[in-house]
Amino acid sequence: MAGDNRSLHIIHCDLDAFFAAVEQNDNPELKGKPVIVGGSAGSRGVVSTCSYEARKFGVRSAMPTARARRLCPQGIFLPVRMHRYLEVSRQVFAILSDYTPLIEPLSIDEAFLDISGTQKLFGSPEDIGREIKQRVKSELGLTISVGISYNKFLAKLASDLEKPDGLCVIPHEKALEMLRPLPVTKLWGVGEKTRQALEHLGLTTIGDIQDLPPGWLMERMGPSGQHYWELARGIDRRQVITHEERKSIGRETTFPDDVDDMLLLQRTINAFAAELCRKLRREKLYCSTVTLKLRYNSFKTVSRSKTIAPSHADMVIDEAAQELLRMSYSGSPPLRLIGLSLGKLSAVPDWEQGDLFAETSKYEKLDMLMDQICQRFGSQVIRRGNQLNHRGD
DNA sequence: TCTGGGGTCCTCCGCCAA
DNA sequence: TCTGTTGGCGGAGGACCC
Repeated sequence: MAGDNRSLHIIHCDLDAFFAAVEQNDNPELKGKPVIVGGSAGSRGVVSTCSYEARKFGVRSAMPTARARRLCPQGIFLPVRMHRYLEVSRQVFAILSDYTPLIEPLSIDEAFLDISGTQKLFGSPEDIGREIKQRVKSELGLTISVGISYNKFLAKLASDLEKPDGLCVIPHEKALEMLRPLPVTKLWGVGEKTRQALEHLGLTTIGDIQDLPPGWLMERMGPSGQHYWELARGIDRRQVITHEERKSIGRETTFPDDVDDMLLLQRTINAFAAELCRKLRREKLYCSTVTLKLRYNSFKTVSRSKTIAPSHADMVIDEAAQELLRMSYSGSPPLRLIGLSLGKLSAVPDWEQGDLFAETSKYEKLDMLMDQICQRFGSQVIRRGNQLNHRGD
């Protein structure tokens, strides 16, 4: 059984402080300095990534930018340049793909590799790890941490243990011993809430969980308890999955100042619907659920969703979203965030179901024509009438 | 301290039909 | 016809990840 394969065949690669490292590469004057990439200081953003120099001041990912600025006033705050990071990410993945076709991207800056059967070509797992690190450094000027083990959880844990620029191996015979002293938050899926729940049961380290009899944690926490117990004992049966279907797409924004202007909210939703539908059409996908997300100035967040006949037509999605907005928000209290997401994606619409698809096809030609114009001349040259503002632009 | 954006997955609840 | 059970589904919310 593949899940019982105890050979070191999984590599986890994780680029160190990726966004900040790209900025330092593109502008060598930033090297050795505290670079903080994220929402601009003073606004409501948070830190996306920061260089190791900034981490010395206590700056961390997901920290509000305003706090980062207080901790590190000399920090160099830069906006996120996602298109550039994507470009570099593609180059890194091109290097990884030289060693195995079995690559599972986890995010823009990390991936799992299954190197089963490639070792005759490239040497031991450590040889492969070292070569990847050396090539990423020499060809792209970036450091990457590599973890090697016999399953995904342990390979990911290994890459984290010796960051930055690490190369760490967790063999089967050492796994339990290496896991034992670590805090429970090192288990995949254990965040702050679960940590508290585990602490309530007297469990603070992975070793505490290892010592429990099988079934004890499941009785108290359900199936996820069993999952944590297995991870604590180094058991993870998940395979490296090279391609996963997208399940939803979404777009959301936090306003610089809280908003209660219905017209502005309607326009924002309308623009999101157009943008998301363009993506769906580009990927030849249809959606069946439309979800509106509202976050009030108190930070309380609500979502309202609606099932529709499969569609990727601007008019259909916008209409559903506007209806959700009308039903769930009357203008107070003010909103700090609004978002729209489209779920239950399918490649082929169910032609037999519902009359609404007739509506979709009616609008489809117009949408596709607009897509072509946008692609050729830019997204600003053509808009629907309901996307125009009062000033008539 | 004052909390982004883009996702996935899970749980719970109510409704409905068999 | 009424009642109870069960399972599927939609909707909402929350935890978690990078």
